[in-house]
Amino acid sequence: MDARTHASKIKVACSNCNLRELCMPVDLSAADMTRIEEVVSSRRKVTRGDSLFQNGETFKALYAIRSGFFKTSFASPDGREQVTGFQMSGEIMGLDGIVNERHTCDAIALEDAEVCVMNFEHIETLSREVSGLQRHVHKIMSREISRDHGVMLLLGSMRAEERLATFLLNLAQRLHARGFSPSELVLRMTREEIGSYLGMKIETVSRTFSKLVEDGIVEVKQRHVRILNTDALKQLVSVNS
Amino acid sequence: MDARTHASKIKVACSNCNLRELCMPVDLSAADMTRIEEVVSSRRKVTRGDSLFQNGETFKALYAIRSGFFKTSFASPDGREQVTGFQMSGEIMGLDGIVNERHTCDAIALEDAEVCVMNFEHIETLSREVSGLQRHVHKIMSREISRDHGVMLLLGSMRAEERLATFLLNLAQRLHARGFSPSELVLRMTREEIGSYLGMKIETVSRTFSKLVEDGIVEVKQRHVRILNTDALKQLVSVNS
DNA sequence: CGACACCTTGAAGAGGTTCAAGAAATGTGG
DNA sequence: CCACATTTCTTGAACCTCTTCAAGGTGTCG
Repeated sequence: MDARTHASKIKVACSNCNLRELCMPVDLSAADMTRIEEVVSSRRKVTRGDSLFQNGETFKALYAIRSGFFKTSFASPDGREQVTGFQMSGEIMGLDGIVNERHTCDAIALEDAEVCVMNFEHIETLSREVSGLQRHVHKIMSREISRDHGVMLLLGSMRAEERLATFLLNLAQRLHARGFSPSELVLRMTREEIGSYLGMKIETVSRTFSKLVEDGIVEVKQRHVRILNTDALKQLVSVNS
Repeated sequence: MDARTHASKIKVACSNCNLRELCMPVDLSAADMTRIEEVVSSRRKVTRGDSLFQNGETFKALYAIRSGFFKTSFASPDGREQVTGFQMSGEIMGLDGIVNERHTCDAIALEDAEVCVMNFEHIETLSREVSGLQRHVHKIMSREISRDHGVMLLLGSMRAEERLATFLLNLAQRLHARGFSPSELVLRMTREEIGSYLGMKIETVSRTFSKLVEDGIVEVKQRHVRILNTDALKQLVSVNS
């Protein structure tokens, strides 16, 4: 069954959404706010394991995550796969599809999720009129570029332990920004997906977790991770080799 | 001496620029074209080794390369450095600076260069009126995101030989698109910069070049590289391990 | 409860790094 | 324009990190 069948026209109210400051411009007049709500044409539920969009599909919309957790992954012609990111509530997906009007990666829900569908033509039309929205779209894209550069740094110059530490700190920080504990996290992805994202094999991911546990830096029970010593994690990253 | 002193107000004519189809939207009316030319407020020359902009500088403009060759590099707080890309004529730099109104990377000229300075406020104003420009800006940013995902794939899952092959094919293809030979290239960057970009040490870069030479795939004389067997290079990339 | 996916750990091996030295090219000052 | 200093590049040898291969453990879901 196509996940699209879950799509539904709804009366949305970004102004009431508690994710507003995460995915919307902040300083808007009430009038502009109302107009921007028009952009969110519908919501769509995606069941765990299903894709929100796939490589090759026609690009029509950006998606803001209301709830749930996604991975985006990018495949080379010869079947290699790279997880390019993990996305959580308030984050925007689909930006890569604009250039060729086709999505170039897959977005898979790692837990049941709901997204706001934002028709891109509509975004463009409206951001010609509401400069706050225009600026916001530019910033979102620019932020994605900066984020990717950070991942390139990680992949290009860090060793396994530093990569995993960076990853955990980043997840914790994002969860914290959403009101969750800054030290207690539940990984939504498998070790293999973490490995793909961090450029290491599943066994290395597992061993590196074990090492962090041995060193008393984190506690790990399956996908439940508790950070015992944030400073030690930070030091792992900053004291390069 | 600050390279900025080289800046000059000029009457530009994108419509006559032979790089037009590389950095400008294609299907514009003559009237719109004229308006877009207003965006290019000045040109700026950058001497080899100098920076066009640096991490931390206030972001004001995007830059289109008219001539010359750049690298962009990104440094972590602890001094690690990652080359995030090499840019040539017709390509746009500075997109990462939009989100925080500060540049987050350094752009260094690897040979004497000249860029068109495009004030970003001006771009935003104009792209609210000329939808072709708006769409173009979106596409440029989206392309950068897609490109970065490709680099992540390279860094995350390829071995040294595959990385170098991918790098050479990509350079050759971009140079070819600019009217140069698809098989003869002059590297503007050092082995170290290539290594930083590809996530490998300078010695590995050198050895990998030597291997490609041994195998009769390329000819290397310092920074002059001739691709003798493009298919073999492509196969190195696609026949993963 | 059994099948399946996911995770961990050990041992051997390979690819890449590090250290070291020298060669080649490039730049600089007299 | 040459001599010298400096940067860049190459190659060898030892080492180390991560991968590969293999096996067994743990958790989950019908």
